[in-house]
Amino acid sequence: MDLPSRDTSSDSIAEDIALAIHEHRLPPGSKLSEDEVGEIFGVSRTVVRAALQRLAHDRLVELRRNRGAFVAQPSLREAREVFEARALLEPRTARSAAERITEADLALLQRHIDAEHEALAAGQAGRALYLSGKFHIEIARIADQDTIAEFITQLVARSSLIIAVYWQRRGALCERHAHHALMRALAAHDGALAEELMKSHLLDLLSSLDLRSRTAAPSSLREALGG
Amino acid sequence: MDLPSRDTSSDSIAEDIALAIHEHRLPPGSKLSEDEVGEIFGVSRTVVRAALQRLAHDRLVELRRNRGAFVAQPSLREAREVFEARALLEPRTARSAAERITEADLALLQRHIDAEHEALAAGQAGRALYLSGKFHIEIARIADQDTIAEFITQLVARSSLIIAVYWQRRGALCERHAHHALMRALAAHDGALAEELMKSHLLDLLSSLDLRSRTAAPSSLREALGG
DNA sequence: GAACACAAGATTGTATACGATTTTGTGCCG
DNA sequence: CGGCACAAAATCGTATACAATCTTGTGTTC
Repeated sequence: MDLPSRDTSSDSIAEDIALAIHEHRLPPGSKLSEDEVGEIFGVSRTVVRAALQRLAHDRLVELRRNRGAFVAQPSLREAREVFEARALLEPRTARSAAERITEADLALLQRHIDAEHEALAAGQAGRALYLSGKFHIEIARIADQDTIAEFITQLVARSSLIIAVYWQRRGALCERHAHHALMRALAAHDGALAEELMKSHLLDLLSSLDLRSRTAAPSSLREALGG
Repeated sequence: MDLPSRDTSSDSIAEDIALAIHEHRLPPGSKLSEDEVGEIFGVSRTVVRAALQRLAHDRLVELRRNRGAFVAQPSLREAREVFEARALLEPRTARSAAERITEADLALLQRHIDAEHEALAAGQAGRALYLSGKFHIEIARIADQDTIAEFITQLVARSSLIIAVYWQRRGALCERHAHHALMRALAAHDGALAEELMKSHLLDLLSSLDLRSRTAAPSSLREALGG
């Protein structure tokens, strides 16, 4: 049933939780009780704690001493900073990717985009968002930069949380064209264009968020009273 | 004996070990037995494991299943990638810092440089290296970019490991002039110059490493047989 | 009726115990 | 004498138990 040589169970659980957060099945602020999580996955609190600590290190969950673990609620400042970090890392990485990309890579990227469209068509917005993030990570992998890819992985996951908190419903699928145009630039080995497209794509993403006001960190209390 | 309201003990232990690695008191490849570390710090393996997992996440130690924790030995590839990541993050961050820096920040940076020189004069090369890294992190803090500062913190720590493995003894203190020149650019609020200086400083650092040959990852075996 | 004090409940922090896996030492066999 | 097999030791992986801390409910007092 399991894959042949799986990582430690805590890694597996951390990934499961991270995926749920990424796909917005676990909204920001959700409590992750150690007992509860342990019961769900059939393991003891020891391994759950390891998983939660890893997620806390990635800033996906917040650990409050003697209070428990909660899905993180990125602050306005953090939201800005995450996209500023991405703006430093991703455009130049896209340029490198364009210079190194192979036919196999292009095919893989195309499958990614197709899967994203399918998920969107099936109404699985969360999954589409997850795949959209994977697209960015894949570019870093194509650029053959594991270290940067890891940072981007982390930033993409945090971006997903930021979107969960600050997304202002409006034109939703500017994504489609952006990713498609980016892929064409990559296919043409046009590094300069790829860099420029990635840069503006990230700016578009940022500007589609509602980063005004909301003075304090949106506590779950605020969410509850908002309705 | 303890500080008033310390973090969890595992955080404190992780920092202690990270500092030891940073200052080259713990060479790459060192084994970090859970029992041994626990005895040294007077805690159980539970908290030691948490500390080691955090360090593993930062890539300072490598966790091998059923084998134990070892101080990481960065590969050639990782060495290159770390400095490429720094090259993407730090120059632009230095520019931002130059635009925002205050008198208080400048005084703090000056104290950093002074402490670095003192350590060097006192023959504490490891401590000087640590302070030199702090200088880079401080610049990110001045740029008011916590998220990027965190990444740089991680990259600086890994750089310290890389230096431990790949440093070729030669002119050692190009650092002094580089950091001083950088500080002058910051003081003059000359963002473009600061960016350029940081860029070439990182290139200098990289070129002072011996990244040739050593085909495989340098196992501790090789070290042992080298003498 | 409101505010405070205290106690019961729940949840996390840490230690210890046991099982699984790897390493290493020893002895037999070719 | 070299190589393999097996057993003992060491070390990590996980579960469980207890202590510390926080939350929350209740009763008393003003």
